[in-house]
Amino acid sequence: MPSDHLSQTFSALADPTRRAILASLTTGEKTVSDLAHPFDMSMPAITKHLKVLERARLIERGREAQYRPCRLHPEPLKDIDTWIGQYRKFWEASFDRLEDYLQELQAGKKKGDNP
Amino acid sequence: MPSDHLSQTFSALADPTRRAILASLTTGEKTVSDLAHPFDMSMPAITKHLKVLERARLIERGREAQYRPCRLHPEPLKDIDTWIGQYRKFWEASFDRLEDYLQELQAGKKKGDNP
DNA sequence: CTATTATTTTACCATTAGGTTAATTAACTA
DNA sequence: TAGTTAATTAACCTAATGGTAAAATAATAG
Repeated sequence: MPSDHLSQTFSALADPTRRAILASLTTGEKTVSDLAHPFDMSMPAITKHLKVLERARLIERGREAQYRPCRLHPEPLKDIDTWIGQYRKFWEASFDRLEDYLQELQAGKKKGDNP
Repeated sequence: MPSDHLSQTFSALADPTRRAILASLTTGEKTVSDLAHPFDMSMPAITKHLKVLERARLIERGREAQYRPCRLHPEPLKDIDTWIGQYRKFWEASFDRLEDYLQELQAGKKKGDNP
């Protein structure tokens, strides 16, 4: 639970229940009970998961009558996407011989890259 | 520490030391001492971080004399990239009015009960 | 006001995570 | 052979996580 933004996001995503909640929110706003329904888990457990998601800013919450509707807030996912960008070259097409590539990098003789 | 693949990867990435280790490995293979050097942390702590990264298959390890060199294994990052793909539409250009979009989704076919 | 529904808060518990120091194993070197 | 360097294991500590059940809040309905 380091307080930096990226750690908080990754750690929020490291739980399957929370990822399922996010997935469920891709079809629109949901109440806590709605979100809880698919899970064999107490309400307080769901409340806690929602708190984690909210602190990570992956969801936002409103108030409508006695409901506290949740909706997706995708920005932190965008940050993760950006972070992961620095590694994308390591799995993309031309680098299927990663070991050789890394060895080259290490040797410091990295010049002609593959197409 | 749920055992599903994605949770393991996210949880491995949720620590800044481990992300720094991965970043350090983008320039090639490193020994444990090499990796430990930038951190104000004991060797056993680094060993533990490496174990987490290895279990998540984010690194691979070899043996060379008394060294156990580490190298990047990017596949799990690719999986995360794929997972995040389902959310990409929520932050891309045309969806800068996300709230409206989600509200639409929720209403299904605009059965207006909105204020 | 009372009752009901939705959600959160308050303890509480077991397990895991991230760190430490001290001891151990593995391989090289003089 | 003994000594040094590289890394791991063992034992331990503290704090955080993910769950529970029971009580407390909040808003609506009768």
